[in-house]
Amino acid sequence: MIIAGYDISYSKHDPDLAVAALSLFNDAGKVIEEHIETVTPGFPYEPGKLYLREKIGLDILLPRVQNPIDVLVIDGNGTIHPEKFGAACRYHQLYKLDTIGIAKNLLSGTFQDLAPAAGSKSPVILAEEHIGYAYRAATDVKPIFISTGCALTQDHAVEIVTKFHNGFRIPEITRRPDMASRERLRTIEGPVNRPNH
DNA sequence: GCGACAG
DNA sequence: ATCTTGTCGC
Repeated sequence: MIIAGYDISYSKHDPDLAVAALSLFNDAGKVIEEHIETVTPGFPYEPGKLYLREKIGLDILLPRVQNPIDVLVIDGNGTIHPEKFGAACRYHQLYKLDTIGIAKNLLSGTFQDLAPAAGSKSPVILAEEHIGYAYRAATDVKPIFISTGCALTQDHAVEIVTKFHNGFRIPEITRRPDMASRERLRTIEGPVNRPNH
């Protein structure tokens, strides 16, 4: 079972510069492939249209993948969305892959407080429907929000993310591509000029 | 109808 | 998302 994590980092200085990263992990939790590329957003971020802004990177990186991806995990939401159709659901249709969304902020719905222990979770409800989970990936950190990209069950989505615990708030599946893209962006934006002392 | 809205 | 060094705490 190969799980892929995707994320993209944006330049503050150049609105047309961003770096996308796609990291593939195997069952042992090891990175077996990692693809990084600079991309051009082309338009600003618009609430509700996150999938459009981040899809450019997937269009470029997915074709480079050598191993078959079983599940794609992205930054953002799946069913935790006003119309229960966030970016992860969009990608599920576009790329015909099972997907999962992990968001750092709640976009839609409500949830009850959850225990402070790592692994605790609480259902996110919207109009009586269970659209995802508020999930604590590490002890005493703020929860993240996990939802399916419309193919997997909410519980299966959480079960998969759980395998990527790393002691931080953000599970490794998404943290890895996040850091990789950020680091690449740093290098291409040039060495930081340190103040003269 | 209006406003709010993941990154 | 990004802006930002040191600093407080385990």
